[in-house]
Amino acid sequence: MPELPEVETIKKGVSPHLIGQRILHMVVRQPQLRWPVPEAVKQLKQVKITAVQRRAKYLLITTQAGQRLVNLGMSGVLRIVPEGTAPARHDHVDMVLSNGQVLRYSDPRRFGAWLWASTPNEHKVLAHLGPEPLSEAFNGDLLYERARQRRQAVKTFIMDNRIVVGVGNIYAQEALFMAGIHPSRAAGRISRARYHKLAQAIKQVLARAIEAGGTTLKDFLKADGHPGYFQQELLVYGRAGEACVACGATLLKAVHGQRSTVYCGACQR
DNA sequence: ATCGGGACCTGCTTGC
DNA sequence: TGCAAGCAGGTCCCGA
Repeated sequence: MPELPEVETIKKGVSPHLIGQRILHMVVRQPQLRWPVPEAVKQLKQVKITAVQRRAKYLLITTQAGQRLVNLGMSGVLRIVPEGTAPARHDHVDMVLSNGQVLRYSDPRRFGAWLWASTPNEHKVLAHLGPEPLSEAFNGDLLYERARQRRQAVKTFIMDNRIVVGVGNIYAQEALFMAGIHPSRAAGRISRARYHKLAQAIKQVLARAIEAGGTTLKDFLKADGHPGYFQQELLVYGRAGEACVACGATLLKAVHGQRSTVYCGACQR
């Protein structure tokens, strides 16, 4: 998916078009997403949008009648288009707004989801999430404490939403490289000092990517249709076989939790 | 409790 | 040129 910086960029892009508007009605062309689109999402109409927020990689659209949760999965995109714009093949959901615009959801792989919480912020998928990576609640001490006795690879550890949210496959690789930590190292065998470095790297790479408007990957575009510019700053992601920017060694490839990982065998221990 | 793996789905790239 | 295999940003759920 869009990772956290992309979702944050999308939130910033779409929220000015949504807040204060009424939802006239919904158009659901393809209800079979990751889960079937709930009836409450399909049928709600004539309600005012009061807030647009992000929690982890969920976009939360709150109305007087309840809250929609949108997750973009691997290939989901949200755009603002004028009402009447012809839908393309994978344009599955439209939220038609009172200002003549449409929030349009497109998702070729359909790994994303539209969910419904009658009480805002109380959906099951939000219940067990760890802290936001850019908040003060997330730091090296938290990583160190939560890693005690754990033998899983540190890469899958930091990608676990119960530990910290919003660290996806791209930025996990980038942060581990920046911190000089080998992605396969057991989470429980990393010092507190190194976890401080890792937490700082996670914050730094995510903050920088948000500033740049996200990473442009294939079909990712911001809500206004313009690409993000972080891709040109990626140090290891997608660069297996190329030279390490720090030491010149050939970057290696591995697999963790069925996701590919690129790292430097010399810089990362 | 922790973990690794399977599942969901389409489209693009790679290699024979 | 054609076709099959491999790979892609996520994350819930299951069994060991």
